[in-house]
Amino acid sequence: MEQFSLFKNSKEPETEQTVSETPSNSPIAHSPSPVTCLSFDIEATGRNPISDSIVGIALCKEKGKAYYVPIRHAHGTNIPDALNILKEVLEDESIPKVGHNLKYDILILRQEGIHVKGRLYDTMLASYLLNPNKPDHSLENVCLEYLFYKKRPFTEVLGKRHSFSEVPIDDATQYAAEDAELAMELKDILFEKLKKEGLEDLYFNMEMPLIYVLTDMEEIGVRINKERLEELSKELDRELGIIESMIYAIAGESFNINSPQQLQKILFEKLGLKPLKKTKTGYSTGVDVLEELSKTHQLPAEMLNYRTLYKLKTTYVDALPKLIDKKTGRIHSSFNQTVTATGRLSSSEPNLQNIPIRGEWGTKIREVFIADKGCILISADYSQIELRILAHISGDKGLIDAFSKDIDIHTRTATELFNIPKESVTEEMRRIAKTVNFGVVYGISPFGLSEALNITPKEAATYIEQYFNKHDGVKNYMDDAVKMARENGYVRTLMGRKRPIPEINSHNTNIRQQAERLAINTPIQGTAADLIKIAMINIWQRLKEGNLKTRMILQIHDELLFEVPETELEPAKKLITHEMENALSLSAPLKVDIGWGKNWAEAH
DNA sequence: GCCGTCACG
DNA sequence: ACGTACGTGACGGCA
Repeated sequence: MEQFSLFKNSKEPETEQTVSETPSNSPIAHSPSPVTCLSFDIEATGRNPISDSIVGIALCKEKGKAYYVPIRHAHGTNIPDALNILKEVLEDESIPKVGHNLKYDILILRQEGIHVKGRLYDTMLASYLLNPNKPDHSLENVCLEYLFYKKRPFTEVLGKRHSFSEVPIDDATQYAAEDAELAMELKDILFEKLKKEGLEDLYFNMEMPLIYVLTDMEEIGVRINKERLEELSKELDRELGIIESMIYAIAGESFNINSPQQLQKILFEKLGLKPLKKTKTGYSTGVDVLEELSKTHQLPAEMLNYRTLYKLKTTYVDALPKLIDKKTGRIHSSFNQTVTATGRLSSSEPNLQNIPIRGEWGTKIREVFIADKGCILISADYSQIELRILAHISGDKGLIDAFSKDIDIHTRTATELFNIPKESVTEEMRRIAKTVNFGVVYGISPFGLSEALNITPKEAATYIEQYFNKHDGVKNYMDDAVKMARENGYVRTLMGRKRPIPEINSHNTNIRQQAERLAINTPIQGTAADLIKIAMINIWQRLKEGNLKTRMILQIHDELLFEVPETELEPAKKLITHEMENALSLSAPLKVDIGWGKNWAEAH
């Protein structure tokens, strides 16, 4: 799979270029050889690929001919040796595999000891690359859009039955075989469109290989200290009980603390506190408001405390143990590849990309994520990845200079904003500069910055003006990104990933300005997403080639977490750092911070 | 099923 | 006059 190296050092960075018009900075290696493809679709008992078992497999080699192979139907003829026969075909590296959401099928097959190999054509991922704004890339929807065909929905075939295995064999065959055939039909149509849009490089060399990386991550999962979570739950119970009675005492009555509606009545009617912000449905009781009100009253202060602990208890401490898989004893999150508009992954059931990190409870919860016996966790995260990417795509001299010298970027920005030497930068100034740097990446506006810093929009505008004075490259990038979006109706990342921005010419100022911020932010956030995907594929490949036992287990946007045998610690650290820092060659160097320990808190 | 809220990058 | 920072997922309340 040498094509992955194409992403590496493929071309000298073009500092003049702002938003890449041409889709990619790497040449197309070769179109895949049109060997006979096999389209397949797995029918299984449920929705959880790690534990569910297979019911049947649909196969299609050419349009008009599709088959259904019943494996474990409740009634009728099953074909006992089918899996063994199919294993050979599915594991044949020379036969490309076509399917819709292949990660799911591959995971189910792993349960049966079948390790799918070979080139992949996933029609769901094709649909995603063609338009990542779409909320639904189900086979139903993709068929509707590209084949103008309304598929019979799965729920209708299932009826009131509990499992696909109970569906009468004729119905099951009809349904399953059609799925396999539709994927085969979609493959050619979508591939042509990908080519036309300049997306086939991303498709074949990034999203398809990533499927194998993500299936491994999902299959391996992460180990959790269940007993410790149960202790933490009791501890939180006690604390919450105390705070709860305190809140009732201060309020002078008991009410449902978790109801924002009831809290509003207490705060703004009974206690007569000033409502500071509105929501669609009433007065806001969010963090910003409660923090402000805390200055004058004890109730909002206690509410903040309560909300923090309640959130941690319900969303993490109590939820995680329920998701430990009975077979593996570990937690197997889903890494979703077709959700975000920017190209990032998302994680669900559970979301392991938003595990708490801040505060004492953040540490306590991260300590629960532990390495297996004889193993260590390695955490490797990109330092300032988005600002480094901004430096590259904008070609801003000041930013590139700062990163080339590995200068603390927020302190550097503070010296520029306040016109002072770095020795004079205070904590407060650095905090402001940090917020400005974040704002720049988001498509800064005086109002947004003023909200974030709790200052007036006028003061915020002064900071922004001062920032652009020192960074005209960044200013030019922003103007170009918006211009590009207006002319084309979309923006692209450095690797050519597309995101349509249909609202860019809206007559509604708010909508249009929001679209402009997307045009600015998406190439940055999206390029960071592309970059870490390249690193993941290369690391996965090298671990495999080197027969290492080190396993990638989580991706958190700019961080990768690995479970590493103690004996592999040194080589793994070296390999990971090298592949992450050299995933792409940018005009601002990439920097990776690496840490390790027995649990995630220690590793970070 | 939507809303507000809040955990993360 | 309005109302905005970018990207997610999960929880409880409420209609």
